[in-house]
Amino acid sequence: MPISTLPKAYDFKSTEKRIYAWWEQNGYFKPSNDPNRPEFDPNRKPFVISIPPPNVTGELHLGHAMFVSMEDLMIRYQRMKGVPALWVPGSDHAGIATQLQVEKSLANEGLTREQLGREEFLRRTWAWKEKFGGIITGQIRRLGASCDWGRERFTLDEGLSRAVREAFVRLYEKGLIYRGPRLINWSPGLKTAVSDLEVEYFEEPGTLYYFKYMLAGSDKAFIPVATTRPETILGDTAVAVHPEDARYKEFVGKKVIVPILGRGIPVITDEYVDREFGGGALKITPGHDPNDYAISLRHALPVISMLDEAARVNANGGPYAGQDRFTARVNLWEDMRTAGLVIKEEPYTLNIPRTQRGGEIVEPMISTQWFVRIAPLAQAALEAVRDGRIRIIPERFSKVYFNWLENIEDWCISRQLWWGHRIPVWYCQQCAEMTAAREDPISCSHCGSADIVQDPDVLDTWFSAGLWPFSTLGWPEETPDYRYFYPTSVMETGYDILFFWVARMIMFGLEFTGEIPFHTVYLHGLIRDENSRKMSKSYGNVIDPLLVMDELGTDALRFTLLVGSTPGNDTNLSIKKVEANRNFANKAWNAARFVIASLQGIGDQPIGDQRSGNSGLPAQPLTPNSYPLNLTLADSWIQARLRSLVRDAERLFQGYQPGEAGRQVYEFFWSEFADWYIEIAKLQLAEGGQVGTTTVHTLVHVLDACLRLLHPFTPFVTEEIWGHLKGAVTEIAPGLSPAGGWEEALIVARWPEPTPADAWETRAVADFTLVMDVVRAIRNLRAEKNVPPRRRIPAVLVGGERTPILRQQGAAIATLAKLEIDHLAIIEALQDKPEGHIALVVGPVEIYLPLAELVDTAEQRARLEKDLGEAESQIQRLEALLAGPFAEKAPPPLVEKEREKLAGYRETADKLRAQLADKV
RNA sequence: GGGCGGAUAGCUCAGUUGGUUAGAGCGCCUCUCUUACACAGAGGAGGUCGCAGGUUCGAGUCCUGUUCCGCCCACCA
Repeated sequence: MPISTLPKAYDFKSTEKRIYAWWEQNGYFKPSNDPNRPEFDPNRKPFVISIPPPNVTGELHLGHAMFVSMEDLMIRYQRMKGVPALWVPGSDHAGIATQLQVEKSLANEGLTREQLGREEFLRRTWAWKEKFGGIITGQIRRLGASCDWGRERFTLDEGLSRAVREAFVRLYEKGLIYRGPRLINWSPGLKTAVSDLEVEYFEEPGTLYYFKYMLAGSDKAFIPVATTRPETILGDTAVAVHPEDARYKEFVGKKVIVPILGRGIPVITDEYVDREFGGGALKITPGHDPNDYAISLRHALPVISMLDEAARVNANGGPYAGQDRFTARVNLWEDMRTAGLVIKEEPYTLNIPRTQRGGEIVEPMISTQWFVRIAPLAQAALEAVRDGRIRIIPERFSKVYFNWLENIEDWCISRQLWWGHRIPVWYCQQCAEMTAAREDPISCSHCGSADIVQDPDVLDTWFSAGLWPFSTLGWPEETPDYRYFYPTSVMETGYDILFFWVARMIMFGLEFTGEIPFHTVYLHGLIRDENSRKMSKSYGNVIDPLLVMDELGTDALRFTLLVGSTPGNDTNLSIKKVEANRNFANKAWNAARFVIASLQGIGDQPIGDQRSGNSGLPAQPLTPNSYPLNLTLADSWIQARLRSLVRDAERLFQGYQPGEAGRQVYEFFWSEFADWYIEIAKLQLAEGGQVGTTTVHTLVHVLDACLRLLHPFTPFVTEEIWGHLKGAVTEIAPGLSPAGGWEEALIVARWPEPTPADAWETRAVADFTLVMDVVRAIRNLRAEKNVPPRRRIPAVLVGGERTPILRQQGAAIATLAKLEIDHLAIIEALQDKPEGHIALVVGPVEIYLPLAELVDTAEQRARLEKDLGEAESQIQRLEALLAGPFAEKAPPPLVEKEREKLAGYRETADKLRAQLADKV
């Protein structure tokens, strides 16, 4: 047999690069990759995914690898089904993250953004984006992402910026955007407001400080108050006690004195106060605490801001003005101690709010910001999921989604940054009115004055991200893309940005386009290390997907991420798993080498009728229905298993369980096709003739189908193998081509069509399972008896009714079980039990192995008795089962199945008993 | 405080209309360099599916309670 055209080893590195470039060049990533179809075919419903845009200056991590793999899988599956599949790529300007990076690089030059000025800073940031913006998309390509790069977008590009303005102005005009002073989360390091979502809480050790709020005009009477942040005393405007707290009844309505500052503030009552906590009295700092702010509104208390934008004490802090908030805390407390106002300090665990980006402690502050009045939008978004127009997978996240939207607060959208979409509002210096405009105005829309200035702030990055599914398709223009591809189909992303992004896209989609932006939300889990710890640089447990791809191949990484992870559940990634999947790619490669080599073997040897110029193989592919006429049992079996696999895969893909589908294909390919079928195929090929011919056909057919099924998981190795297979078949045996011919490339090849189950499938599987069981039993015994692997042994198989099947597969059994083919007797019945044989019973089949020297009567007997015991206990179990209510209540086919099992066990038990009787 | 997830073989995890002998990979033990593949092949050990109840002819799978681990939301100073 000539050597395969495939190189002995699969070189994934060069292959991946070459194949990706080839796909892209040929336009396969475009939704209209079929030249016979119009670009916007109204008769076909497209499948569309908008990529979760990575940060433009980001670098690939496993989170990216996860979503790219999953989305690419979905897109490839749909594409192979003949659906116009569009995956829109792009990146996000990521306001804070990018600005921080640029500022960091400026700091290395000893510069600040203030020194540069806004214009120059933005110029530099764009330059930075040009320089590093391509890195992430290059890395996404390496993962095999079949995005339509011709439609790539960036949140700050012209079209998307127009969309942002349109959205802002529409909301403004509808009264859904307002500006005003509110208590917001302030990041003193970044010097910007951040939204509630951008604050994370950490439990940290701290101190609870107890002190005296002295009653005005008294040097004895005081209310004991506890606080974790003494510096905020400087901003207190009241002390609150519970209305029913007898201890402080007489203080209510009177004034107490703010320590050091000497201001008098009222003692009020509020249900909010917990009598059990601290001294049962609460100091009220409306300017720097959300709860206190709420109380101040109820009681019309004044609000004092006592910190500046860098969180230093301002003029309201008297002697502490200019001090950092933590310095002031220490100093004030010491001064209070000196003044005799300190009661005690005790250790206390604090819940510290920190900014997601900078990590410094967030300061609640009163600040004038822009907000989206979110309730009406949230209502619509809630309904879309409630009434099923949008389905969230896994479903349990619907509850999380509902809970968040039902309790949502107005969204603070302004950021005191420079990198982002500038708020399209101008303030008139003359009449003090403001104008929100789609186009930059040159004069005030109210008084006509040209003396107008634009709001200096930019919008939250998530504002533009919320428009992503439609802004990337051209909205607000009614472009052909927008008309044809919107609404999109699936939003696939991590559950960690359900609120940040998914909910906002739904709200904005419904508000601006009047439609749901996608019908399905598929949430994947987070990738953790093998000990289920979060991957982080400080732990040093970060796995770099690029290194993994270098080492083990992209396909291996993709397969690992896609298979064995469940939607919504975190996945622990271990390199061991990736290695195992690298081995799988290798397995596929080698199996393909065998198939192609066998094809060449056929080409060399005159098999059958050569007159048509090819190898005389049937012009039409054999249908599996021809079993058992044209196909051997092994052929029929593998075809039956394949058909069943295709059905399962289809069901699983449709049910958004592609991981399980991948696992099943893996199992089938390795442990059925490679381990059993290929081994038998070797024999059948040697036999030649019609059997050889159908064997090659089966090999080609099954391999081809597996490559198609695997392609969405492992696109590179399958495309490469498939190309070789196609080439070899076309050249050597064109008659073996799939019905309908070979497509141009696997990426655009047809997905295997599921077919209804036929009766012959069950029969083939049952029959071949018997063969496998016989082989296994003999192998097992050989191993147990330490029969040298090379040693072929004679055997007698007594098959009863199954004799024809065993005879047909005699050669296979002989080879796989290492039997002496010339001394393999397959007979229907045996007159006399042979002496000096080891006997085995496999269901209806008796096996005698004349290993006289290894026969140990006692051991033999023990084994037979053990087997009999097992069979009998099964018989007992099944008899009880079938005698009970099961027989009437369970579905008849199931009952029948159990009856058959029982019959099988009875047969086995009979044989075993006969064996035992004879052996005595 | 509210909600959610996990608990299945030594390890990491699959197991979705409940179907009766629970799977994989890795690791472990025994053998084999047999011309597709040692990134392999053959055989093997290993699990009363966290615990306690319940529903059902039948429960890893559904319900209730409970323990431990993790996450999300809320933020009692």
